[in-house]
Amino acid sequence: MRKPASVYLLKQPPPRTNQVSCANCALDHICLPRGLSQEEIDDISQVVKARKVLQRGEFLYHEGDDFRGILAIKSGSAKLVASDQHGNEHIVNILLPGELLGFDGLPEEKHHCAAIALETTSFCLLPADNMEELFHNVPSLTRELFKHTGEMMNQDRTQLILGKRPAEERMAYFLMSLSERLKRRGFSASEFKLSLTRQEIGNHLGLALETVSRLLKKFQDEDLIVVQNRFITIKNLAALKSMLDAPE
Amino acid sequence: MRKPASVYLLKQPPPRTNQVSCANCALDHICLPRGLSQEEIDDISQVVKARKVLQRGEFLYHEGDDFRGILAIKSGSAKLVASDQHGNEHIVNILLPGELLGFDGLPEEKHHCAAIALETTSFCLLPADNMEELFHNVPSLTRELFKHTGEMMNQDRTQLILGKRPAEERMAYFLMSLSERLKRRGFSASEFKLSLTRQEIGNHLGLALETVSRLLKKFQDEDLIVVQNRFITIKNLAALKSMLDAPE
DNA sequence: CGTATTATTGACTCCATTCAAAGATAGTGG
DNA sequence: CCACTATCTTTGAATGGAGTCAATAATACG
Repeated sequence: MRKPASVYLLKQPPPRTNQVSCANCALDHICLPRGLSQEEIDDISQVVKARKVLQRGEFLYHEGDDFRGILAIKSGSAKLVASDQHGNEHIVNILLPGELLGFDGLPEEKHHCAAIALETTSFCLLPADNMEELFHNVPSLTRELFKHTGEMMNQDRTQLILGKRPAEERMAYFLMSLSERLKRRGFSASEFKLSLTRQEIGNHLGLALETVSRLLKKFQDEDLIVVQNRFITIKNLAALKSMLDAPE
Repeated sequence: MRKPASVYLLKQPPPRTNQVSCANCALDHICLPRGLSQEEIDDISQVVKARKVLQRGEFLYHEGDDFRGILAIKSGSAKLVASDQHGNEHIVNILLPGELLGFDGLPEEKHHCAAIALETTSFCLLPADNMEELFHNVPSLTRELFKHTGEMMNQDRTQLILGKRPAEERMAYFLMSLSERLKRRGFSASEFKLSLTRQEIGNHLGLALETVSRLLKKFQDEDLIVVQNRFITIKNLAALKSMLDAPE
């Protein structure tokens, strides 16, 4: 019979500094603990560390940094930025509370992207030096980690497909998907502040910043949203959604 | 001390039908066995099954199929096809020998994409019902699987970034990357047959098939390649590469 | 050999970009 | 608190890259 994982994990008393408990975290249905038993959550809580709070523009990690583990956004938000051979930067993903990041560091033990806070943001760390032990001792965590990576791959592919669609559709998808993701995390689905500039939204969607501005105006004129600088109010989510599955 | 993994894995004598040996496979430096010890390779060989050979157009799996494990291309090639809400299909990836696929089925236990043979193709299967045991018994396989998924995510992101670049650059990248991937697998880097139609290349790169045709012509006129229907000869790989990091 | 599929090539069109200039917002220090 | 500055946003006009439409040519296949 398997002993409690904590017996394997804890060769010494757990450090109390930076300690967080996944068990008490409000994001337990989204983040790492998702799908784990109470006992397993207690096990991973022993190794998960909380890190200090960052301000907008500060890095969670830089491109080229040594991979130190999987991170989870605790509050705030971050952008994942990859740079190409031309020296341009591309926002490949936006991370919200409860979402995991850092997988880009797995293949080469060095991070392939940079992760940058979009606002005041805190995050947790599942350290890489404990991960092989965790694979062995908490196989259900391994399964969940694979599920998370599978989800992110599917997200990236949605983004890839979206890139072939017209500008209006990309914008509609961006607003709709942000609304739904925020809702899932207990925020308002209909009113939120964009933590991105027009420039950043454009970068993420592959559009010029002027196009972003024009489309937001257009959606407002069509009574789908209200735009007040970076504050968005969704007035007609159904109409936004219907843009995405219109029959060509 | 850990017992040999085979003791855990084999509750009954290994079935001899469909048996393959990863140890003797020429793709061991690319595929699942990559980074594993001889003993570990023997362990996974016990559970990996070979499947029957498929002809062009046949499915490795359909969208919506139950997830049954991670597949590996043994010979030939395949396309990964996702369909959007408009009913259009998108070729999100091309798989060459030694490459793993099926991760799109992890999050929901159902496949999110379809995988279709592009030519006569054979593949192996690491069955999902053995995977949790493998996580526990062969943690290094788990580590390697995560590395593979990380690689695929980074590939998808390269594709995502490429989608914002002009048509010429996408085409150059496609040819260059295909050449390098084939070389790594022991095929000629300078002469190969595209197993995709112009339509399919266009779909994959987000271009009209006419644009693909025009660009291949253009590259030929510039003495970078020779095109004979689906046979490509690369004459100037360096020039193709230089398109990708030109200073805007 | 004949038919279906795939590929080439040209002309025209349009969506989104680029360029340009003015306007709004937020943050800073006097 | 207000002025000042840097950054961000809006809006207009012109341009261009790639798509669409259309017709012909080549290739593969039964």
